[in-house]
Amino acid sequence: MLVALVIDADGAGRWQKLLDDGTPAGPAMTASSPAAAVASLERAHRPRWVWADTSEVYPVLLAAGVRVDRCWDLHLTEALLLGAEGRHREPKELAGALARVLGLPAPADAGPAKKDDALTLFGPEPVVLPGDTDPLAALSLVFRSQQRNPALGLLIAAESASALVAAEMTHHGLPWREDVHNRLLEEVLGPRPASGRRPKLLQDLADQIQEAFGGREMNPDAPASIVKAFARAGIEVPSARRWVLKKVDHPAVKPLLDYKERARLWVAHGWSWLDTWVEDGRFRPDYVVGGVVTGRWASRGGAALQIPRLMRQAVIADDGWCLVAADASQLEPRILAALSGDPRLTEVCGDDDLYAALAEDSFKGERPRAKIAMLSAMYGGTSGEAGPLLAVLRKRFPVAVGYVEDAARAGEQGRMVRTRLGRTSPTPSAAWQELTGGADESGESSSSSRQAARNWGRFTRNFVVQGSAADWTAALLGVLRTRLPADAHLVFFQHDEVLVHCPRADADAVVEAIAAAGREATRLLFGETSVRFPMNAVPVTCYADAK
DNA sequence: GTGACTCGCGCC
DNA sequence: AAAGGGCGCGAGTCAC
Repeated sequence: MLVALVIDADGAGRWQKLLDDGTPAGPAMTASSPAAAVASLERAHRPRWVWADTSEVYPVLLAAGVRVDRCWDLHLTEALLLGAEGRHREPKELAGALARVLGLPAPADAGPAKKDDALTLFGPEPVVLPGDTDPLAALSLVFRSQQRNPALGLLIAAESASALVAAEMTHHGLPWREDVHNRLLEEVLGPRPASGRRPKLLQDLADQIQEAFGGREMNPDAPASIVKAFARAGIEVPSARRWVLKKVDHPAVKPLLDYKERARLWVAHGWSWLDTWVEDGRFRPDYVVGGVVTGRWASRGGAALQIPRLMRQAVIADDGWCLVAADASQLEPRILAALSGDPRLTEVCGDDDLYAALAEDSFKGERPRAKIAMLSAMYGGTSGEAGPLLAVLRKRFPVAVGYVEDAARAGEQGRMVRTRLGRTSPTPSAAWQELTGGADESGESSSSSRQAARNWGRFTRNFVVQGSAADWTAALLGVLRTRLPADAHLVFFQHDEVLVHCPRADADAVVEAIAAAGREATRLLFGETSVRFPMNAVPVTCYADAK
């Protein structure tokens, strides 16, 4: 059963049953409390909820204690459909257009509203909605137009489920101990300084650095100032990057590298981060599903997907609870094996440590070289030893390497590529087309043209792997959220790892649910593949104790 | 003062 | 040793 739902500006809800094809199947109903209405329909029918934007609607329901099983997110779906049609649009433009069609408040960054508020629906057969179309009716019309590509059904379901997970994660929040975070900051930086002042330990280092440079004024926070200071000391450095400075022999280097490391924590995850992002023992970032072209999630606020390893010590389960930390080990090469069907790589995937097995197979047991070779194949690395290593890989795994090289060639020629579930790479910009479009009078393409082509090829090469890995994790999340014990909550997700917060007694059940979800994700994407996708899932009290 | 830009580094 | 994919974000810098 399908039910379309809008929550009006005054907080009232309206809903309407739809037939499978999206045609209204009953009268529009009104409810002063949408949450109560949703809860009751959910109990009775477990419908798939059709709504404009999960990130707008679902938090309202969650705040009222209501969870839903399934949804169809029109906004995310439209982006997927348009992409597959080669009609990628600016996401904010899409958000603005849909908001206007569906009567939602326009996002702040949506750009100017069109004077003419009659809107043409997207899709191959344009449907024009007058500006005064009732939003509930618009839901049904947009949903119907979105049945235009059945091949994307699984991707749409996974993306919509991801949106539910994201809202639930923000709702529950990641357990975060302010006292532990404060202790870590004091160890690294000294006591909290007055605002606008450097912490004591940083200031000490800054003084040492300046002294090493002969006492001349310089700012260790400004890369240009660092480069200039070394130049005055007779040392030319191309930049102030850590790996550049590491090679320099000068007394300022050691304190400078120490300064950079500590300052990074202060700036990115210091006291002001704590003040801003942690409340009542929970870190609640906004996750942005579909925020990355490849299908990975992005986040807004709090740099949620870049929590430094050190700070994971502050992520501690509540009393009597635990965190089950799980990650898919070496996900991307396994994805490549399954995508390409390379028999020898599939065999290598039989080992829990894929890189060790790869090293044994092809690199005289040298694991680091095996890893560089595989990463170069997936990322398009060219430098240093990547070339010869890649040649070895190509010889031993021609099917797998051929797969990514085909993707690279497609990109170089400006063609689109797709992930396993059908997410489509964007088409390169008009400027790119222009630049790579043709040869000059002498029949040669310019070096900048060739470079632009190669760059886009690296992007599409990686897109098929990274994006298909995102497909896999989206499927995993969608399955997992329906299989967790009632009190267990997904509280964190980062590309290929999840954290589940649950009562200790549920830990074993959660570990088993994660393993089962991994198997099911693999089956949904690849059917009966023999590629193994091992999940490490371990109950811990503190996130830092995982791995 | 604001906004766009670069740099550098955290995560996968 | 140091270069290949995807991000967010804050400081510094410079133009307006």
